[in-house]
Amino acid sequence: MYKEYKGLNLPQIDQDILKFWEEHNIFQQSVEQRPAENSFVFYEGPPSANGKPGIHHVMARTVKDLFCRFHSMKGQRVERKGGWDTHGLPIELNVEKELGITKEDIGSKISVDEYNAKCRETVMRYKDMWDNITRKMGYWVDLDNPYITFENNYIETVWWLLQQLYQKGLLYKGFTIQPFSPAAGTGLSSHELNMPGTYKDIKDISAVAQFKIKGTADEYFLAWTTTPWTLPSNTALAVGKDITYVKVRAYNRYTGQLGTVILAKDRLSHYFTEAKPELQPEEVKAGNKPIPYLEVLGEVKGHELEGMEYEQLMGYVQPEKTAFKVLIGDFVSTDDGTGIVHIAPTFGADDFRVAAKYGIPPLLVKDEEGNSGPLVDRQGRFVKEVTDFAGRYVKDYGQEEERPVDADIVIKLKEENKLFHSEKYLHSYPHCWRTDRPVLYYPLDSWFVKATAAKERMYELNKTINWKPAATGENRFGKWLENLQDWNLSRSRYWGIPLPIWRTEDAKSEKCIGSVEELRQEIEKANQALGLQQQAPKDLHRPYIDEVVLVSEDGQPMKRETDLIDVWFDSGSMPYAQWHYPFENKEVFERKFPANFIAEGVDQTRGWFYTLHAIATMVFDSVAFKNVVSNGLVLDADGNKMSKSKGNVIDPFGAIEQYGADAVRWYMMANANPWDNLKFDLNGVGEVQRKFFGTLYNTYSFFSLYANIDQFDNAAPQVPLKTRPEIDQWIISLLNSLVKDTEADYANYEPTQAARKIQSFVTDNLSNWYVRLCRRRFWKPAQQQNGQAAGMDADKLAAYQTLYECLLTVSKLIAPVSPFFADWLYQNLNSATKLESHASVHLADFPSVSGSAIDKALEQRMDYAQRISSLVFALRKKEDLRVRQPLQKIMLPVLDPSFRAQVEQVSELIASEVNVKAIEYLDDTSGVLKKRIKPNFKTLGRRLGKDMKLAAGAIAKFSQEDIANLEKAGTYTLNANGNSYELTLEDFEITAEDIPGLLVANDGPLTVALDVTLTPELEAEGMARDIVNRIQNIRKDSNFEVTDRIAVQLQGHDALNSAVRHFGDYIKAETLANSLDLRPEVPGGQEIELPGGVNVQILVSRV
RNA sequence: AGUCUCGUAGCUCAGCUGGUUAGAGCGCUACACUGAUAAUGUAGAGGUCGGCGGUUCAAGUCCGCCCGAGACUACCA
Repeated sequence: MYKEYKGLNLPQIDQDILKFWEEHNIFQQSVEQRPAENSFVFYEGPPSANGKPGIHHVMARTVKDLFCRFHSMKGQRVERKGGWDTHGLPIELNVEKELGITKEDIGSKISVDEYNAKCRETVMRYKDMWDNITRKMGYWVDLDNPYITFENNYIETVWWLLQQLYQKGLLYKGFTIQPFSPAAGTGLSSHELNMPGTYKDIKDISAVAQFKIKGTADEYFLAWTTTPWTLPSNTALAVGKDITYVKVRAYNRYTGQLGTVILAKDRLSHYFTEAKPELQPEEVKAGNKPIPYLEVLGEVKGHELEGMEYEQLMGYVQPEKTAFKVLIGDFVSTDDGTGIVHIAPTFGADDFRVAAKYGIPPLLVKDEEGNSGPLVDRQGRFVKEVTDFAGRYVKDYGQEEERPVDADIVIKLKEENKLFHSEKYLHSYPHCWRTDRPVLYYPLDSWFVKATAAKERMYELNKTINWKPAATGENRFGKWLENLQDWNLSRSRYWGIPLPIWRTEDAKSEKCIGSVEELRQEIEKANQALGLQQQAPKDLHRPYIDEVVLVSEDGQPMKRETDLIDVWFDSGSMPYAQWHYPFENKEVFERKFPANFIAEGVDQTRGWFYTLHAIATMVFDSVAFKNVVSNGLVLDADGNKMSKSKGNVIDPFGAIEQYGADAVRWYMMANANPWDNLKFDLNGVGEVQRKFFGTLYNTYSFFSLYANIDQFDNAAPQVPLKTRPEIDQWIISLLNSLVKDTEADYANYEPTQAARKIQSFVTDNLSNWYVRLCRRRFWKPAQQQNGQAAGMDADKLAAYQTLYECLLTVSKLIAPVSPFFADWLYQNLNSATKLESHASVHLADFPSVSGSAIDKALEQRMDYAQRISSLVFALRKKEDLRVRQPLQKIMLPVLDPSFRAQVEQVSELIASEVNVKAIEYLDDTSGVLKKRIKPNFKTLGRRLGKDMKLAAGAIAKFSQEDIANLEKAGTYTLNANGNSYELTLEDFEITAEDIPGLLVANDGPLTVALDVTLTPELEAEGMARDIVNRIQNIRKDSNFEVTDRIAVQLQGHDALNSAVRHFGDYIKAETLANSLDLRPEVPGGQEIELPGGVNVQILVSRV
């Protein structure tokens, strides 16, 4: 027996199937039943259980899950090891918020030990919630043996990787310019800089300084800055290679001295008004306004300036090497300023980079301890070497002073004839989110991975990766690789993987530790050399690891570099660290590297995708993954980003509980490509539930209802396909085409294509055409057997077998996307027939295509049938002729013999669908067809070129006679613009447009005419059908069983007597009536309404 | 600011290597159907394919610029 249900309840199905999976270890079986040699390797990007799961996680995990399930069904072993990302700033911030502390308090109010313990505890806070959503959404991942990034084994592998990089010379210490908050005394991450409210508009004093060119009397470069306090640190100027500069003879507005200044031509009008050869110095004393100049002496391109030297602007500190040169910088623009950029390598990231490229040194001073530092200390004050301004804060840190230091610098420059111009300047400037004070870009010591060394290799390897969508890989990721910078690994934090590098005080020797065992040995060495009693810490985190002192070859103590590493390195290490490679699981790792498939959000392009790729390239000279799907964002129904503050966050649990996991999953996959942003609309989920799952459910209920009555168990031999009715062959052909397409789509990581094709098959073809047209095949013979399921003729058997096959196959096709409903459907079917031995659809194989079942000609003629039927319905509608009223015939113009052959094979089907007695074909010779001609633009366009327009006009004017002549001759000579062209029939599209005197409808090349003449015979039959319909309604209203026999008494009437006389047997057969009696009166009957305003009494009773 | 993605009906999306009346589903309106019925059919309303310019006989489709949404990177003299 097939199980029958009262209604579709997807959430209930979720629960039942979930229970079944768990009780029978279906997930485990689905993995283990496949051979390990045939692995499909998937890497799970670790989520952080520190935040709650959102609806976007359901999206990302649906993508992951469905391809894993697909490859499982394709016979591959797909192990999915889960993982947890446990380090990182968000966790630290969370802890600090809860404890009400800041970073400065760590070490004083709370020990590092306690702090880290708290982090460790917080990190799994929402693990239960994550486990729960994982389970409820049907995401199959092994959460029993996850990798966890804070575990020692994980850390040890990361250390090993770092040591590999170190040994290849890819790890170095340097300094870079990073956002730094002097008020808080800490560097800031870009994450912290992106917090709301950090950028504020502030007014600063901007200055255009005059840099005197070496060896000239009075020639200057003009460079603009909004941070005059960086001028003492200037060591270079940058110009744009292709920018045109002008040399301008002008007076200095403050000193009245004559000089030649150089600035970008485009910026001339910003600082100067007009040329005045007779200009006097008094005329330029005005404040901030542009001033006139004497003359332009000449023009010069940026690249001609390259390498020129100038005199230091403010000589407090001298550089170590040659400096004060003009460089080419690609970032130089003429949008504002002078087109010449002042370079202070210690206080700007661009500055630092371009200076390093040219070997220009930064300006540094040594403090008491001999450490080098910039001219501004970590509190944000000038160092003592900057004598005039020593000890003064460079930005507003709450100090009280007469004037900001910028103003005093400007005054000093003014006095020395080094200032060209100065004004207040409003711009947005980042502030520390914790102290609200301005951030400085400040040189900080950091450890770097020399990613630039592997840039080309990464680029090459990337080309072998299949990205979905391709553009993300080629453009977004490719561009990123092209402009790659070295990877800053250092983080001055507490909760993360410690950098395993120990150094002597003088930094002359250092060691990079690659394993716990190595650490032990080094500790032993140090204990001996230094007389210590240390042991390797049980926990590799801070603070324990910080206490470890190692010893250098020459006996010096070595201390650990206090930095932690970027958490992105944690996750990028996951292919190796999840197996604790190379310390354990060597074979496992080798089998599982690289991944066949990974998937995460696009935001991971430069995150996880990059770190996986970088580490794999640098350490293993390999890709880390071969296929990657980067999915888009999940937005709310209005296209806004979901955020807690907007209150538009969709609760994934609620959505799944209300609509069922499958409806949510299916909606997400079918609605838009995963890589496009998804506007998540719960109404859309409801629609999927109703339309797709509802239809599929209805189809199954229909099947189960009659299959149970007929006790169809699919045990009888399959009726050979070729002997089944045309429509069976057709749906099986479509089904096989669908299997083929779906498989290709899944294999190509195109879930949306697959889902849409399946959906269209189920709703349009299977349900709305096949089942609708075949309904009676399922119940009609059963009636003839007096309600007994005694037997099954070949036609009926074929119908059951066909529908069964379709449903079973569909259950497998949808299994990757909607695992619950698929399993429900599969089990309902298979547990009744027991034809397959699998307990679950997820243990079954993906259906294979029977190529011989695919018949494209058949698919085409059924398409004709559907479209012709649709045209006839439209005509009936226009003439107000109900479908139950049989009509004599339809007529089809035939211009193409193969069309006729095709339609003839489905003519019966069309006739019964649209209720006509015959189909006639009107061929050309009938002479009644009115034709329509169009040029074939594709063939003609290329040949005719410019004459195409004329030709199209001429062809449009063809008369019926012209068309006839053309068809007879087969060629046509077209003259246009003095050119002559020989055209053949290929160059035209001729269709039948009209049949004069008949009711006609068109759909593209298809034309249908309907004969609407009614004979008394036809009217009687129409009436009979209406009577059947009314009786059926009464049966249904009276809740009779579909197999109940009845007796009918009908009140006589002129309009229906003939119908009963001629079609009485038909009416009885259709309605399972043992008798149909015409009576003058029907006492106790009910009134029914028949066409033509005929109201009569009828009595239907069960016998 | 740069790079990338996207912009087609009220909504969600198709639209193949450019080819001549731009499609579907949902929603809306009307009618029909009723042995799948929270389904179905037919018809109607609804589009200057974000804007401007270019290439071409022909542009939703190719190119340039602009506008808008989003992501990432950077935050600047």
